[in-house]
Parts: sequence; C-alpha cells; structure tokens
Amino acid sequence: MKLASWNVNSLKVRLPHLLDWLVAQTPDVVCLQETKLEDAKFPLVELESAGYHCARSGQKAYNGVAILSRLPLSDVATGIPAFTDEQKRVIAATCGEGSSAIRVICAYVPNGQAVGTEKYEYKLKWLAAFRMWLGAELAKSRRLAVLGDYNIAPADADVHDPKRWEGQVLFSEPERAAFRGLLELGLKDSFRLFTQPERSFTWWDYRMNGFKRNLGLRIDHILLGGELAPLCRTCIIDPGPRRLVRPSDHAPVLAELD
DNA sequence: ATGTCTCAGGGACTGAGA
Repeated sequence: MKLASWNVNSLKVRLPHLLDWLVAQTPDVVCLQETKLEDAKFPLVELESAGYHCARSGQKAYNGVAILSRLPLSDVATGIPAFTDEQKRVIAATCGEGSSAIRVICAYVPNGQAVGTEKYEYKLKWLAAFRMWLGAELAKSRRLAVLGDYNIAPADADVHDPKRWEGQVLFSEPERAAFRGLLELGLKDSFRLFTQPERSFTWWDYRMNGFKRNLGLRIDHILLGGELAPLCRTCIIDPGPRRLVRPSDHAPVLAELD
C-alpha cells in the first residue's frame, strides 16, 4: 500500500499535475493540503474518474484538505474535536475494510508566520490540541497514519542552513518540541526509518531560485502508528512535480507499506 | 533585492498569506 502527502498550493491550479502524478506513482492513498477550494468546487468527477474515492474539507482561498483513496473510504471526520477552528486543516477517514483497514489523518498545520506573532501562538495551541487528539486516536487504533504539511523541520538535517534558520518560524525550538511530542505518542517519522540522501527537502521557497539551489526544508511528513511503522518498506520524496512548469512549492512524500 | 505564487475583490492593481 502506497501512502502519499502533497501540499498542492491550489488544487484548481495543480489538478493537471496531480492527475499526471497519480498515473505515474499510482498511490493508494493521497493526502492533499492547501486545496484552497470550497467543497462544491472540488474536482470530484476528475478524481473519481482517475480511480479515487474522495473526502474533502475546504474553504474559499485558504487552507483546505482532502483524502483520496483507491480503497473505500468510511468514517470521515473533519477538524480536531475540542478545538473550535474556522480554518479547514484536518480531515480523517478509514481507508479499506476489515483488519487491513487503516485510519488516515490528513493535516495542514498552521504556518505560524513569524515567531512572536498571534499566528505563531495559534500554531502552538493548535499543535497542543492536535497532540491530545492523536493520543486518543492511538488509544483506539495503532493502525494510524498521520500525513501532512506540518510546517516544522524537525532537526538540523531537515534544513539547508540550520544556523540561518535557528529560532525562525518552521524551525524554532517550541515548534520542534511540539513535533517531538507527536513522536513521544509512539508515532514514527517514516522518512527517518531509512538511510536517506543528505539535503532531502519537501519545500523550497518560490523566491531566489530556492529549488534550483536546493535551499529547502523538510516540513511534510508521514507519521506512522506502532502497528504500521514495522510494515513500512520505503519512504521517499518525489521532486519530479517540483521541476514542472508552474509547480507547487512543495514536493510529495510517499511511504510504501507491506 | 520583501526579488514568487495564489486568491479575492473588482474589473487594474493591491494586500493577505504562505
């Protein structure tokens, strides 16, 4: 089973890229972030024609998440219970049926703008609520996968220039502590289960030729619960879509489970 | 060199968010 996460930065603009990529990679489950579409404008017909069941939670202009699955989707839920939020950042669904089913959570963690701002405080509060909820979800099932744009680079190896980024949003110590808090629940960062190339990133700023110069961060992650992590065979970043004309600023991440 | 991209509002361009 192939799981993927991709911040598409507008599903309307990136739909041709996504449809080509689904054919090329044939993922079984895809978590999308920053769809930036109201549910009524979600390209259901195109994605169902491509072979995917769809669950989405979107809004106009900002945020928006979706889960695509070749296997039937059930028990769709949106948002973090006990955290009131107008922003559409979380959707969960069960993919598949019976004992092989997995619970999938797709998350678009707040960006945080800059350390010290209100948006940064919102990010930390959001992450605290997210952690509480994931703890409860793991108590129900360890066949849990939590995919998304975390907007956190967990360690020095995930940043092109750790000294320049030290203390900055996406790499500040409180954010990294929040990420470690998720791992302490028993979730594994699937990318780090394997030896990886140095300077592996999932996001590059559009400005300053960030991608060409590989000035990136690894902020998109696939976390796996205790029952799924031992089944993970590979985890890779696919930079292919980032090389295309009019790319998203993020590349997709893929994990393959037995 | 805030050096790009996307979206909304309004109907060209500016501001917000990332």
